[in-house]
Amino acid sequence: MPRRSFAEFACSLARSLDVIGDTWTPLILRDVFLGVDKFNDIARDLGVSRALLADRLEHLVREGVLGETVYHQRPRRVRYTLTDGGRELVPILVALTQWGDRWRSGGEAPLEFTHECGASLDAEVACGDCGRPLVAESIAARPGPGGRMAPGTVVIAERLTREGT
Amino acid sequence: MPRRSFAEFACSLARSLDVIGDTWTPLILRDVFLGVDKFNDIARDLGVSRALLADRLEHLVREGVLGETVYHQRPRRVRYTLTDGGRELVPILVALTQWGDRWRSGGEAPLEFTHECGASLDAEVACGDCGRPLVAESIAARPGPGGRMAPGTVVIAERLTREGT
DNA sequence: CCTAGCAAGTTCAGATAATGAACGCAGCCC
DNA sequence: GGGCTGCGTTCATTATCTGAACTTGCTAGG
Repeated sequence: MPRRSFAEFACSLARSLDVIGDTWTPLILRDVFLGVDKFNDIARDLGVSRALLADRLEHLVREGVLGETVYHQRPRRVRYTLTDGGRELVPILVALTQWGDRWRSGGEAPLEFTHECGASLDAEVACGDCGRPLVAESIAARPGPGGRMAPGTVVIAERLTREGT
Repeated sequence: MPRRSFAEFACSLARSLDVIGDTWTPLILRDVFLGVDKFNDIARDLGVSRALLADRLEHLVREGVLGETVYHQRPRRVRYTLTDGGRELVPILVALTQWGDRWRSGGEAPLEFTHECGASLDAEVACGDCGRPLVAESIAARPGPGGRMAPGTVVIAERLTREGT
């Protein structure tokens, strides 16, 4: 649970960060994706405090990123699963992992991924339209339909609006 | 600064999160990318506490994600810029923003991006080899050259090794 | 029946980090 | 000189994280 809610921010990045914007949450999601989906297993895998894990799992379920599969009633025992929304986060987490491979692990990947096409996976963010890999220089921003002046984008909104006129 | 350093984790995701794994850092990087690159501007834009911002900026510079361009000596005044490593994070942040557009903002993007190809940008994570968009189901994991048994991947390492044999 | 063990939390005291407001400080503008 | 700008720093308060122990409901073994 982030220290502050970004719900009122007119910014989808902030809203995403409300869900996965902390140190442990992405690791929890990765674990669930890799099949480490039970409370004790995740706690042991990550070495995270149980209180925090319980808190985060509840948050992720409430936010619709994780779902629960009951495998034992009374006492209720649950496997955590990725929802559709959660599954859409996986490629982003893989891309972030590979950024870490390149810039933090000296190119030596602790974990390698393979794609169903058979290749050792190199995840890249591409333009859905022209298909070319995205680089920062090729991207521009402008206010969208959901945009408005609100905390989190005060200065940005000013500038983009000014530039647009 | 996360509550705990993940440096000893044999996991590039954890190492990435050591750099950008908190609530404010990705927003700071987005601001710098969008040209909001001075201390006061970022502080005002995000409404973040100045102590935290100073801390994070220093951290990001130390980690090589941001650089400084001195625009005034004595007193030293600086614009923050993205390094090569930092620029490679931008597409990932855009992808995360658009995940938020889809799942948190009801499809109404507060901020829209355009690609140099002319299209309204739809950032997707694709396989660098076959070019198809990545979905969670098409990805498998196996231990890589940098892998070892260490905190953060205890259970995962066990399982992947067992499966591999 | 008794004891041990397991899985998934919960509780709690102490440590750490975040917040918001005020302060410092160097130079610039008039 | 006096006020302003820009970038921090300091500080008290509040919120969050940690690690260890505890709880609860059930199952397995003897």
